[in-house]
Amino acid sequence: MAKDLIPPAYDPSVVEECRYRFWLEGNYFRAAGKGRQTFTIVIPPPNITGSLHMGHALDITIQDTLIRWRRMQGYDTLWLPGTDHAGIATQIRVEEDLRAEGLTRHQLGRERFLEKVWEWKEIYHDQIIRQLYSLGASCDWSRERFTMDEGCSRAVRKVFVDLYRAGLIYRGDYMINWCPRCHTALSDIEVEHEDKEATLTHIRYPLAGGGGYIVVATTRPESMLGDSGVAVHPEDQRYRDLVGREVILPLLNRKIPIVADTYVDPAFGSGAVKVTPAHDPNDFEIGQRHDLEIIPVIGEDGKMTEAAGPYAGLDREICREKIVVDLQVKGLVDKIEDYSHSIGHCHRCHTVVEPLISRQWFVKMKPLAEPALAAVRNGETVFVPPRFIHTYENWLENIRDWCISRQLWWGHRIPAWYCSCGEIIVDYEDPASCPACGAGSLEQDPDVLDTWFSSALWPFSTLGWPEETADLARYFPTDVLVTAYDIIFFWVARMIFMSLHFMGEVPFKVVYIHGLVRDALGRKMSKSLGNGIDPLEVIAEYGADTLRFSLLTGQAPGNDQRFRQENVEAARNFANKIWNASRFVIMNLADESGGMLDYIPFLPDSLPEGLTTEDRWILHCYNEAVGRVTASLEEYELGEAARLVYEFLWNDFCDWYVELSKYYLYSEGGTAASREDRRRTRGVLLYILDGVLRLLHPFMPFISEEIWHYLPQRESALVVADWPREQPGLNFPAEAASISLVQEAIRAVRNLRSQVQLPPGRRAPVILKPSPAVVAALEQERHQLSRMAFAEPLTIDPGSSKPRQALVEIIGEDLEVYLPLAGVIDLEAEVARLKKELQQVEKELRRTEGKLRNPGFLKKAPPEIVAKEKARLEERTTKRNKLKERIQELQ
RNA sequence: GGGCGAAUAGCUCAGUGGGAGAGCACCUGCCUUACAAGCAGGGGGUCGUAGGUUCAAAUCCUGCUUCGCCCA
Repeated sequence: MAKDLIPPAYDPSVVEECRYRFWLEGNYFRAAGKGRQTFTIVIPPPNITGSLHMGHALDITIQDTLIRWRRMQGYDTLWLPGTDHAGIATQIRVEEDLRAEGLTRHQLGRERFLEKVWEWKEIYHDQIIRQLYSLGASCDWSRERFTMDEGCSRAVRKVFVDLYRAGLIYRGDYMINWCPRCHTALSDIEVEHEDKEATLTHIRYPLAGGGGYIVVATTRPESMLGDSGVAVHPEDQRYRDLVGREVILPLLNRKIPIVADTYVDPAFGSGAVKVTPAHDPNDFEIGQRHDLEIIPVIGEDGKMTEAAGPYAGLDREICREKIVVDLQVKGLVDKIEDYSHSIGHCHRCHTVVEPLISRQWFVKMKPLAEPALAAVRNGETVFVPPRFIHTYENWLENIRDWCISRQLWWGHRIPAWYCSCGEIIVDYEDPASCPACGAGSLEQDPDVLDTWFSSALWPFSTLGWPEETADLARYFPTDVLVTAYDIIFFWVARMIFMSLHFMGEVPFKVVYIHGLVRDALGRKMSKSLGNGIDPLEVIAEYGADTLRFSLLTGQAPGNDQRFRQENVEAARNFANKIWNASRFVIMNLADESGGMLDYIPFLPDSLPEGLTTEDRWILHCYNEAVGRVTASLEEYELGEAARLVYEFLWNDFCDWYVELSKYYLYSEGGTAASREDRRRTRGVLLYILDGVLRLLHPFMPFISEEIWHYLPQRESALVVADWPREQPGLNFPAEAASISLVQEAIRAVRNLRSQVQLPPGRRAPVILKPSPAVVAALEQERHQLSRMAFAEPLTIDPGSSKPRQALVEIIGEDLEVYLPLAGVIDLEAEVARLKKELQQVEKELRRTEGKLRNPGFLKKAPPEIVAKEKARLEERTTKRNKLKERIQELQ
């Protein structure tokens, strides 16, 4: 039996695993490395810290959809997969594991610790790859990379040395962001600012030599211990005479100068600010300008240093409270007021960061940022949607040098060696001895590089750079980068400037930026809230196709979306619909023994004889869908493309064509004509199903591939089947208009029937009164009208008139539909219904009339719009008149 | 303080210059031989607000309100 060939319900859990293996075994994901035009995407490498979240699922789905679509179009596609070592994040996780065993990384030592991390990496890497399989990602696994593999590490080394030798990497003592918890420096963008309610403490600094005091305000009283000056605005009359004098720093009784600097805002607070060059980036700059002493009073552990005198060793928070008390005792606190300001937190562990002066490695950004700005402004890389260019520009225009050294163990070790003679050696190969003094005992910098330093090279390091490999020549620059907007600074911008500097061109032609996936309430999914939804759980319950489809249709380019159960269910229902529509087609292709009945293999360039109006109509709709889906994909409107497939498949194909086809499929009789009807209908059904599966494949790869293999005479695999093209030979506008009218007529009858609650299946007489222009079209579809509207007898006659007892529906100017129902009509209700409709028509009519009375409209609007409006006027006038007549007849 | 986004049906969201859409929810009737995860029919919105541009504005411009994000 045919029914045994195709299970009655779609079970994704069985199908998906098999199909993925089928694709892998068929080597379908592998880039050809030769021939046709290339289409390349490098994956944003997921961190090996854990598992993929819903944001990854969206990101992967978008990439896979693009890749599968281009692959079907015949491109030599390469989707290059890989993972990221994620320095801080991974190290934190492994250290947490160690702590559970009562160990620290220092107890273990660098080498043993790194072994542990590599073990961790293997475990989580495998988990992530399995998740990518589950999502259906069609990556070329033969080219998989890791940011710390040999090749990527070589690229990192070369970039570091080259930039160092070009003077674009330097080492020095500057203000950096220090995370006392992670014990490392951070770059500016790894600091998240959050508004906090705090207090502003106004402190009196007595003038040296007497004569009162200056009041300064601070949110961090403990930092006063490191003050080396007080600054005022040079034009501030209040302090003019004090510039050049000194104040006595309370508690420590140090004399510090009063300087004039335009950075000071005279309108803020007292107009005077304390200057702590060691612990505030702005103060640091003021200090530089006025040659103020740098006195670090807070250490890397967040505790006060020796320089803090009596406060040494105190935690910074505790010290703050103590300082305030001590100042109050001395009567030096002017006032304390509530104040809201933003405080920097570590992006990874959320500890409050400490601005510190520290010796670190930096990338000089200005020379790199400028070409990166120009490339995007010139359109060498296009942002989709374009509004994100502003974000990118804004950042690069105001960029500061990039602190790239991290006090971690997990990462690319900085290739710098120090000799006791003071020489610094930075080289492509590990040095054996000091080139300056010949000493053999060199010490390598203990620190590693910012993870994003290696990520910035990803689009070319993964293709083999610095070697001149065939892949690099063929697949670089890549075509699209798909990522979320929160990573534009971290990654997109850095890849662009690194690529411009080392490859001489942009790394990708398009950046497709999507939004975040939030929870059903619109909150960001996070571990701390516990509101994250595991994509694997959704896949286990509903299937990957369903998850993919709901993610794609839920998104508009660049916008956040909420992940809602209802949307997943809608997608699941769609999958089920596809499955069952396919079952219908396939069951009708099969004979009792499961073999295939004959059907007309359908070739659009040589259409078979005898296609019905229905056939031509569905071909027309399909062809239009092909064009629109393709156009949407080209515009990166993936959600729109997916919705178009949904609409065509469900509304046009299932709701109408499949129903219409039953007339031919189920027609009795063994005549040559009826056999031919069945053959022809099977041919069209199969052609459309085949085509729609192709359109569906990039979005729902598993179910489409699975069904495709039930179709007769299908070789190879859908994953590499040709993407359909729009064909002028499949345009049938006249047939489309005919079926459209038939649909309206059927809907009208059904509507009238439901007014009087006629149960479906119960036949009732129907009278159609068409205009002469459409008689033939309706006559031709008499059989379908009759079947779909349960119309018996069905009268189609331009000369007919409405029976006294009948419901009426007026369709445009070409058709009136009567449902004669002696005795069962509620006259009052019918009049009310028609009156409501009349009101509606009159409202529309007034609008149309208004437009056509407007000379400006007639003169300036395009002629086709005016013509449309005129046709509308006619149609509505006719309809109004008819409605009025019918209402009158009833009263 | 600067930048960006959102505001459309009860809910979640599409829709970018020419007749307001989808899914879910709701109401009515149906287990009709692909599918009740379904079928058929239906109700429901002066597209946040005030101006402006235009023959024509949900759509473009400006101000405002509310919410969110990024940067300083």
